[in-house]
Order: sequence, then structure tokens, then C-alpha cells
Amino acid sequence: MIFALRPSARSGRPTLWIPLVCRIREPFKGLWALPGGPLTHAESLQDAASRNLQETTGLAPSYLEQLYAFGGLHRSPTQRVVSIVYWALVQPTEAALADESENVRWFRADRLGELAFDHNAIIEYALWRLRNKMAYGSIAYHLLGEYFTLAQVREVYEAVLDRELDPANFRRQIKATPEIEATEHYLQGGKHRPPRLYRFTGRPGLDPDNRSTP
Amino acid sequence: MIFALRPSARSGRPTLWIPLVCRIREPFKGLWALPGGPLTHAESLQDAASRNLQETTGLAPSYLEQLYAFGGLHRSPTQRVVSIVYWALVQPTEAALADESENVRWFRADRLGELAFDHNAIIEYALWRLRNKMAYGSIAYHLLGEYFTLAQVREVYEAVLDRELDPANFRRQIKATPEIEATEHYLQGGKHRPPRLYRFTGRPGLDPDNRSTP
DNA sequence: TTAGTTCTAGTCAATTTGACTATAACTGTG
DNA sequence: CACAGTTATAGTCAAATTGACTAGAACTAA
Repeated sequence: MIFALRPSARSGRPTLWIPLVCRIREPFKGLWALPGGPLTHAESLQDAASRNLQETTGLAPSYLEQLYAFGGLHRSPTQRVVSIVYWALVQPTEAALADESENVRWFRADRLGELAFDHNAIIEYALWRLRNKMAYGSIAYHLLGEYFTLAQVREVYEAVLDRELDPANFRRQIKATPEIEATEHYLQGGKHRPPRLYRFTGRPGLDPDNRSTP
Repeated sequence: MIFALRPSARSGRPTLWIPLVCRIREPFKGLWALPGGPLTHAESLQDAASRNLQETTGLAPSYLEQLYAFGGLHRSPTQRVVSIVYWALVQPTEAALADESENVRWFRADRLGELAFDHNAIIEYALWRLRNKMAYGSIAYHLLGEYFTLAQVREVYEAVLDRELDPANFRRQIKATPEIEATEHYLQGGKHRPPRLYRFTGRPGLDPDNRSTP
């Protein structure tokens, strides 16, 4: 499952969106579902997640991590299925390149209807994990491009945590983390003082699959 | 994989131990390995983990949570294996009941030799997760019995985090968490002032499988 | 030039943390 | 039975962090 930021239709502020695919066969024909597919013999779990993502949505995420293995008995009405779910964060430039068609469409993460299988529960869990990681670790930057303003980082936090944060205090905290590097560039074009651009220099994940030196 | 506290041979302080089983057939015949077994059609992942644990070690842990799904291509030399690993914490009373035989033995978690498959890496990751959870959540209590002193909780933290903590400051922090309830009982028998016994009233997990109301 | 906007640095009190001191309450020993 | 030895427990105090807020800086649009 994939998270990306897109501007809200109303306020224009960034909000969380996820791409879903429409099921073209039973069970749950016609309902929307998370993209996915089988694991083949010659690929690792992470590779399989990447490949299935690429094939169904055309996305190549900058951040990919295992979410959870779901193996309840009645996840599918027809057969026993065990799904090892991965979740990804994609940057806006990548998200814009995603295929969108009759069968692939983006939805706001907080406004989903009834999905196929147990996918509503999976997404709810992924959102919970995302909020947790956001509160502690340095994960927000994978939803942004290489250069970003501190206000953009704050908007990511506000979108995910769903509450407003004090701009001045937030920038003090973010600037205290050593992985954020100030550049000499400024973002022009706003109708106000141009904000400085920053850059994330940290490493991505803490999975056993791609674990950085702690 | 199972964690339990046992007194260290030298200092007598509690340390982390895990039970391993000796492989009786190839591959890795004669090496020690994590207990495990197949997933059958009629049981959930969690049930399968419980059952395999019961069958190999006789343990019924009070805390069981999914760790990670390992699916690298070369985990086993003979065939492709995907392992959905669970980890458990058992209380001292339970751990004492565990079967110990020629083929099942307890080892100190920080003093393991070379294990079968990628099990060294799995244990290292589990230890990392345990330390992380310890620092934040309320997980230490599942390694203790129903009643415990605050000094015992501190010893658990010290064993897992591998550093000493100030007794007075530690008790201030622990007492600030609402899930710890003071009882009217005291632990007799030490050669010093008898400490008050406490009790953990919180809920265990935050998995999607057994998620409590946040 | 001025109003409107956001960026950015700072102040200050409230809260939390880390290091430390002092007293309480038991056991075992001379 | 006094006393040393030990851990439990409460409390103090400065340092560090957090939350709420103020104010000037630097741009755009009119």
C-alpha cells in the first residue's frame, strides 16, 4: 500500500492519498482493493512488493517497508490467503507519474468506502503505524521531494497527525535534529518572505532487510 | 522466539535468556535453532505460533506478537522458505515449567554461538525491537509475575537496555504511568526495608491481531 | 508606499529530566 | 538490644525541554 501527499480539493492543504485498484473478478468484483500480487520463487519479499507495485500502478517508491503479515482464516471467502503487506511512501514527483485509469484511482486515506477483503483494517493499521513513526522517527521527508521548506514538513505532520502545530516551536524542534541540513537556496514565488530550503541527509529504514547502522 | 528472565550465573542479576532447539536433521544438523514449524490450513498465524511453541518447548507465553516476515532467497540451502516469526515474553513461573532436554536448552541472549539458518540475525533484530519497545511502551511487565516491586522493573530495564538506571528517578517515572497500580502488599524476606508490591493493569499488544482501544 | 502574508528569531513560564541528599524500615550480628 | 548494613522511598535543585506567545524580517500585490 502506498501513501502520497496530494492537495486537498477544498483547502488546498496537503492530505494523505492512497492508490487503489478495482477488482475485475470475484471475489469482491467491482470493489476497490490494495494493489498486490503473488510471490514468486526467485524474488525476496521486498522485491516482490516492488514488482507488484510497479506492475499495477507504475510506481517506484523511495521508501518501502514491511507492514505486517496478515493470515486470518477468513480473509478471503474462497481460499486461505496469507498476505505479507508492505507500505510505501512516494514523493510528489513520483506520485504524479502514477498510472491512473479506469481501474487505478487515488483516494483520500480518511475517506474510503468499503474495500475488498480486510483491506480497510489493513489501511487503518498502516495509518496507525505511520502516525507512530511520524511522532518519533524521521519519516516525513520521504513524502517530500529532495528540497523542502520547514513549513512543508510541518504540513506533512499536520496532515498525518490531523492537528495543527505551532510554526515557531515546530521549526525549533526540526532544526534540532542533525539529519536536516540547511541549503543556500530559497523557495521563490510565494507572496511572502521566501523560505529557506532544507534537505534530509538521514538514512531510510530500520527493517532487518535494510537496516542502517544505529 | 521466546524471551525470559533468568538470574545470571555470576552476578545473580536477571538477564535475558532464550530457549533453542537442536536440529536433528540436515540442513544444519547439530546446530541450535529457533523453535518453529509449519503453518496449517486451519489456524491463524498467531495460533500456529502458539501451537509450535507449545509442541517444541511446552511454553504458553503471556505475550505473543508478530516480529517480522523473513523471506530472503538463501535462508535455507535446500529450498525457499518464508518464515513469519513471532516473539514471546514469558514470566518466570512459566519459564520454570519449560521442557529442558537434550534437544531443548536455554541460552543467554547475548552469548549465542553460530545458529542454524539466519537465526542469529533474527534474534538480533528481536533484541533491537525489544529495546525499542522497552524504552517507550509498557512491555517490561510481561517478563515479570503478576506482582512485582519497582526495583524488579528496574532490573528488567537494566538487563534489556544493558545500562544502570538511577533508582529514585526510575521509580518517579514508572509511578507516573497510570497502568501501574500500588497494592497493599509488601515483599518480605530481604535483608532490608520491604518494598511495596505493584501490579500492571494495562493491556498487552498493539498488533492488528489483538489491538486494544488506544 | 503600504497592506498582507509567511518566515524566523527570540522571550518566558511551566514542565520534565538528571544528579543528588536524606530519611525510613527492614535483617542480621555482636 | 543497639548498631551496622542494605534497600526503599521521598524530596531538593539546577539543567534541559516544551508550549504559548511576541516581534521583527522579507517578500508580493495593489
